[in-house]
Amino acid sequence: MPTVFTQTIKNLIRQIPKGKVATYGYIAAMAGNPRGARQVARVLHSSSEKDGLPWHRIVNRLGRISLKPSQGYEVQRQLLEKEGVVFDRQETIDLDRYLWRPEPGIGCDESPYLHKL
DNA sequence: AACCTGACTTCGG
DNA sequence: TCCGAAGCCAGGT
Repeated sequence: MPTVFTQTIKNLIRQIPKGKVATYGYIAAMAGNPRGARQVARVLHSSSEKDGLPWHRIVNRLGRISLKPSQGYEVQRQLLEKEGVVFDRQETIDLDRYLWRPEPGIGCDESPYLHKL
């Protein structure tokens, strides 16, 4: 049976609204483990299709797609653009603008990592 | 069953 | 500020 951490990751990803994105570390931190970014990636790779997760809304901390061209990069980019997410000429997404924030303003965060963003 | 690997990030020197 | 090393953990070999 998967760990709670893994399940929480799935739940969080499912909550990302259309037109917004989240980073691996951000999801990991909210799931309770700031250094569990890799597990987020693993979850997506293994059960994104199975559980119908919006895998394309996850990018790395720089706001760039981690997939390599011809490895899914194009697909992810197109899915995001279709939702209104804009890439600049460096193939980067402006996180200040598109990063998903569960509770903008109030309550704030549970980890220093989230505070930084 | 042990070992390797990875859609990543953070930490310490 | 820059770079190597560690952390995390499930799935594949």
